[in-house]
Amino acid sequence: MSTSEPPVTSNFIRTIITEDLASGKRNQVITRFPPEPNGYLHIGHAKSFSLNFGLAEDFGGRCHLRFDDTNPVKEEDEYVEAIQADVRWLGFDWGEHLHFASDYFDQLYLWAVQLIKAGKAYVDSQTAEQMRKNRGTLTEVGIDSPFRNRRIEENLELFDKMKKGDFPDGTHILRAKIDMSSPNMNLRDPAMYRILHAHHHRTGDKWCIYPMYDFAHGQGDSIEGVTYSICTLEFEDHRPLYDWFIRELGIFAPQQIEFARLNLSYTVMSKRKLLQLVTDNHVSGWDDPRMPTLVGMRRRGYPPAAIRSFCERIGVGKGASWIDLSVLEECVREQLNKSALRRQAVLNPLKVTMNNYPADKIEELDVPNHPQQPDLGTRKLPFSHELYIDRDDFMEDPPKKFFRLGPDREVRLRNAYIIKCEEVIKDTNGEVVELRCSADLDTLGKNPADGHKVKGIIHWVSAAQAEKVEVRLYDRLFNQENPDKADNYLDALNPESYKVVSALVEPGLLEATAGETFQFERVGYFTVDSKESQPGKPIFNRTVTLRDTWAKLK
RNA sequence: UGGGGCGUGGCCAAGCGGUAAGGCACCGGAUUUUGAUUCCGGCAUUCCCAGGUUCGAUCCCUGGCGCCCCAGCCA
Repeated sequence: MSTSEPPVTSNFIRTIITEDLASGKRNQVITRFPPEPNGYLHIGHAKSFSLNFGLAEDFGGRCHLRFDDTNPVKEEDEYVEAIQADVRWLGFDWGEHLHFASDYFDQLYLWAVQLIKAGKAYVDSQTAEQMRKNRGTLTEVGIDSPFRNRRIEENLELFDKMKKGDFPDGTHILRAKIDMSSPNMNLRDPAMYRILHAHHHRTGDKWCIYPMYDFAHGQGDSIEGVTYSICTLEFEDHRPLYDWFIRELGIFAPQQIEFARLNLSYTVMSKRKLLQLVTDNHVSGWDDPRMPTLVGMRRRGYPPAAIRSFCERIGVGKGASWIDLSVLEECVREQLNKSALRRQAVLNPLKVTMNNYPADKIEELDVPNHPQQPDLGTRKLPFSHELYIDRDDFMEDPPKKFFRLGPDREVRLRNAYIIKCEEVIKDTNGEVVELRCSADLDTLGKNPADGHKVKGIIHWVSAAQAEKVEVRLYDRLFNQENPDKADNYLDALNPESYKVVSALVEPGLLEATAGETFQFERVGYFTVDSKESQPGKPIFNRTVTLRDTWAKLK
């Protein structure tokens, strides 16, 4: 153990695996990530597949990527491509093990027939409505279907006709014969196959009956030799059923283990809601930088390492937990701080004129790309008598703790001189439109000769050389910690989650290319939008702000 | 009120009978031409509550209380 990697904190799944390996119950670790291709992956999925791939990696096993495509009416190819790209983006590799539940449709059909022959499954011809009624409630047992005791031959014949397409959707269904009085609703003769005359993205029109999740998932795991089938808590009640099918079929038995799904404050995670945000145009698409989707985060500028680190940090448990968004943001800053080149950009410009600096002089200052990493080199930054600073860095009547610019106050221009504000120019409305300052020309790269301290440092840009670019300021999509707490989660939408400003940036930034991330000093991290930027005309997305203790003081 | 789970500091989370890891947040202080970063230091006599077993319990037992999930021909 000579690596500098932080120690991985253990979790209950790791403990189970370690024990199984030690006792000989298992001799290898095979996991799988089983997304349904009916939407884009979000940060919650990242927690799941980081866990699955991470476990496989740590125990020298492997992790499969298997699409759970048993419901043709909701699934599309567009999503299977995107999902693979997302998983790869995070750096995981399933090798040869790309699978689809639909790869097993033939086998599943045979197994269904096997169960019918064993008297463990039957064709029910009740309507969905009748089935629902007869299922009982949480406190009342269910009632056997009048079709429950059909002869095996009849079941076989009916199921065959279902397969052939002789019946319309919804007229018959294959159910497992278990126990209508079970306190576990999942065991009250669960559906195995339904009739769906729908085109499947992979099997086309070959089938008009499709297996239910419960009759496909465990078997897929079994076929692939998955040893640990890790899923979320809501499937805990399905485990007895998962085990029942495996046992009745007499096939290899994987172990299902459930963990708590991720809840992130100020965001929603349900696919239904994310889809609605997209279709109702509350966001610009699945890859809107405000979306908790992986494509959204990528476009926002979140490095994959930040997401992995986040998944590592939050741990794995069985209690419903809420992680604060700030934890994710902190992971993003942690990564970006190390590598992002520093630049100067003014988002809300206020003109500053230097009284004592020659109007025709332009200095090319050498400034570091990263103060802590000299290896990252330096760049030239033009300085002249006319600059722009951020309006937030000037106050006409500053409070005691404000150590930026104000009338008669001194401040250091980042990477340049110390200046003093000598005159405040206002327009007819009384708004400050310009500051006249004097520069101490003997303070470039050094402190004032008389030794007095200047605490404030502000960023700036030289007026003549500055370039105007579009900057998109993104903030949390929702105002409330838990948007679901609102009557309608859409009411919790943050109207200020997206603002566009025209910023003035140092000239070199025009050459920035899609996906590049910079730190605009004292402001935040910004990434060149990969979708709408043009060559020589970058659009910057605010990835995350810098921590701002002054903002907290205010 | 049937069944399945969960309850460790503000938020996560280790611990699995031997006297409360770690991260984030927070509070101090140092360094700093980013009020950033970095660096030091602080931060649960206590593990939902009440009993019990034990020399000793967050860990075992009993009883409460609280929270989450389940009645799709979705996954």
